[in-house]
Amino acid sequence: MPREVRERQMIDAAVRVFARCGYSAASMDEIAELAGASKPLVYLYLNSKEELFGTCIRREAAALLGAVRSAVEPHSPADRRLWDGLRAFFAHTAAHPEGWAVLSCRARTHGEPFDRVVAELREEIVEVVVRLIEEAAEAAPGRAPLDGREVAGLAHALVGAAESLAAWANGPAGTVPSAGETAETLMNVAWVGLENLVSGRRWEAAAEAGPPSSV
Amino acid sequence: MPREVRERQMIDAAVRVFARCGYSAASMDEIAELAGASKPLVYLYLNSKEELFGTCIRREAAALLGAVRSAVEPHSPADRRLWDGLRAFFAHTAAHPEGWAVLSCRARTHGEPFDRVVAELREEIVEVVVRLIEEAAEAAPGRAPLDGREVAGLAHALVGAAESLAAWANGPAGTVPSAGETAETLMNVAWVGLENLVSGRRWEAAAEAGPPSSV
Amino acid sequence: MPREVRERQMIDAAVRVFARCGYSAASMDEIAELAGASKPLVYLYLNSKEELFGTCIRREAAALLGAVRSAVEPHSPADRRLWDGLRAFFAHTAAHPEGWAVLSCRARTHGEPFDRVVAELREEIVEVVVRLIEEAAEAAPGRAPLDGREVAGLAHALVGAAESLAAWANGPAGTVPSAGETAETLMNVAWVGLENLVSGRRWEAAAEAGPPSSV
Amino acid sequence: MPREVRERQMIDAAVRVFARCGYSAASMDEIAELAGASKPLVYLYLNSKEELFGTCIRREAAALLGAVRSAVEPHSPADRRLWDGLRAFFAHTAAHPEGWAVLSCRARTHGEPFDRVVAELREEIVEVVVRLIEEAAEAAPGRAPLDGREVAGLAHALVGAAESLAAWANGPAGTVPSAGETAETLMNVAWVGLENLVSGRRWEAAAEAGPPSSV
DNA sequence: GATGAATGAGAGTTCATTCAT
DNA sequence: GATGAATGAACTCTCATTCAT
Repeated sequence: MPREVRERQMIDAAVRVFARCGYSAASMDEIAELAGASKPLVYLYLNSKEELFGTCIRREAAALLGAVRSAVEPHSPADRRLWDGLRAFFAHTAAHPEGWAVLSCRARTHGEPFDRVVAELREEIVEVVVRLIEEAAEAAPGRAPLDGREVAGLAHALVGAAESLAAWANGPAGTVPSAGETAETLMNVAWVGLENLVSGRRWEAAAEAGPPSSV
Repeated sequence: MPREVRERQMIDAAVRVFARCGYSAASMDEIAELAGASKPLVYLYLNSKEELFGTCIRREAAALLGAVRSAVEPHSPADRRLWDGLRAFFAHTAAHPEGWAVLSCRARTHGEPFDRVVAELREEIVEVVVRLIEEAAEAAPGRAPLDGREVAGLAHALVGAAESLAAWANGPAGTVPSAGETAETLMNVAWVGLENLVSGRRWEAAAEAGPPSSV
Repeated sequence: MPREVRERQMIDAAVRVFARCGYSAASMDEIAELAGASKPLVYLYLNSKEELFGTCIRREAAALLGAVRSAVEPHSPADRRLWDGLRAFFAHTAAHPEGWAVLSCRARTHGEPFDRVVAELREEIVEVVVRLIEEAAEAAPGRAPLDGREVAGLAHALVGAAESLAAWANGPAGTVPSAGETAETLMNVAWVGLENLVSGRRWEAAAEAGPPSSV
Repeated sequence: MPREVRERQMIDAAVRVFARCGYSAASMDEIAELAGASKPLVYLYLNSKEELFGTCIRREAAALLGAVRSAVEPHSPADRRLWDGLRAFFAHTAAHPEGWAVLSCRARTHGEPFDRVVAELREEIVEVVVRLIEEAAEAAPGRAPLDGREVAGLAHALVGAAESLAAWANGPAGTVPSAGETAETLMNVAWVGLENLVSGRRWEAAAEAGPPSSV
């Protein structure tokens, strides 16, 4: 059996096991067995548990990013791009729940080099969203200037909402909404909220709210 | 030294270590040492690693829920309750980053009984948000009926956004916004978006979009 | 069983196994079994294979050096001191063949930190011998000046001869000479040779020997 | 590439690796790579690690013995033969430090069949020296009869001294004496000592020494 | 109530060795 | 003749856990 095929089988198996157990609790024995190969072969091809984990993360991150990117047409209007991206994101995470589990949770559990890969992936996505928001703001009729930090916060909120919805949508079968529905739900609250925001409509803490400084 | 004090020291230490390393990579040796007690004593009081982990999760979940609940006055208007709750949530996670790390990430890494505790905490919060949304919808002048599943989706999105912002706000110091700012950012987009939503304003996919069959 | 006792048993066992197999071929399992303890206990007390090996070497080196030192009276004449030292050396190596095997052969097999310990022990002994030779030269009636490098060479030769005799004397039982005999043999050739040397009598390569430069 | 050439390359590589790491720590992977051949080929030609090690030892032993033998002319006088043999020994060990390392140290580390090969080499050399000593004794003017066991001891001492000097002479460059110098140093003390010995001059333990019972 | 002493089980990793081609 | 692919066995080391005191 050619090396490349074997290697992919191993990485597939590793993603499955890492998704189920997390990094430390995953055992190389189990991965090797699931891959249908012996442990020494896994080490020959993938070198070490740590490196194997890194390979898994990078592969899944690239796959997710690729799926989102190829779903977005660069010349569409901002809302359409967000919509397409969200739909692709929900579709991909639903289709590859194990990969998504590794990225969204397992990878953050095992300090430094992997944190970073996932954090970079996240930042990349956040920046895309930031640009979308800025573009939407420019195109908006109103002229309320948006604070840079607030935009970053909005982007993080949007990404977090998407992640949360992905987890929810992958939940116990039966009530799972489709990728399209999920994307629509998010678009409805986020995009409409955004439009209002850039046109200056904001929520104001009631007078009696008291200074937030105390918290 | 009375048992309760010792026990709390142990749980404190355990939360710290679990937050730093995750469940499997945490070592009882380290926990015992950090707690300033001998290992047999830890076992005498807390029985096993698994049970200790469960105790940590439940304690931190109760603390977070308690903080949020006691910040919300039941008779305030819906928006005010959301605002207060969010502020308390961000303040508590910022003040107890290790507890939050255990809840938000570590606990999801170690299957079944712990998943469940965290999932239950999450559901509890989501349901609170669901009720807030429904209440807001009823109070709204428009009368667009909200689908139950959509409301659930919105609530999940809001909770996810809050979690994401909590992580962001606990990030590398320097650019970290305060709990108040973070809460405001989220309120601005979410509440305003919600108001529009319940009054019937929705985002519509452009006509020519058509669902790409492959996604 | 108190820790110190156990620890000594472990080191005893380790010396035995290292002497028989060398560093790499020795197995911690075997050492633990021979010591009558479980492997984790060995690690708890001695930390690692490498550290355990180092501990063995240092203990055996100190024992040998101590035996030789306490046999030599500092105010005896030079020849008497050499004689006493040699006898103690042969007696100790004969009484502790495993310790001597570790020092003389196994330790040189496992790069750097251990090479060094043994090399230092050897240098220490060589320097003692160097001083003996110099003292003997000063006391000698003749006045042939000894070259420093030649003295070092002589000392190394003497130490090597002693090592070789120790190995020989520990050989297959039956023909083994006693420590006293062995020491006497060496004294006879070395000390008498030395006396002649310092009084100027040297061996001269026959005329037809040709220049050593060609080799 | 003809088999013999390949085979020699492999043995060369093996000697290098064995010299550096010792038997157990040497890896067949490394040997194969250094030889520029694939591992199965090494096994095809040399059968196993153990056999390969034996082949290395025998080759190096034969080379050393050959170098010494061909340097000695059978009809020279005894001192000249010793001198020539020593010079050749030091020259060869200096020119082939890796071969000498394998013989002098690595081979003794891996029990039985290899011990024996090296021990036989040593015995062969010792016997040559024994004959030289006996011949010298016969030719000597004095008539002190030499004990057989003492002669064997002397020979072992001489060989050990030579080995020790070889190691010393191969030490850190800068102070290393040439083969000729090293040989001369040894001749000076050994031959002159021998001459005295056979003519009856012996070192006598001082009267008051008395054998310490404990040693 | 508290601990020093001890371990069974299992982790990641490496190695000498062999086929099928 | 030569090799890419593959493995059983063994190694060092760690951990959760339990007694005897």
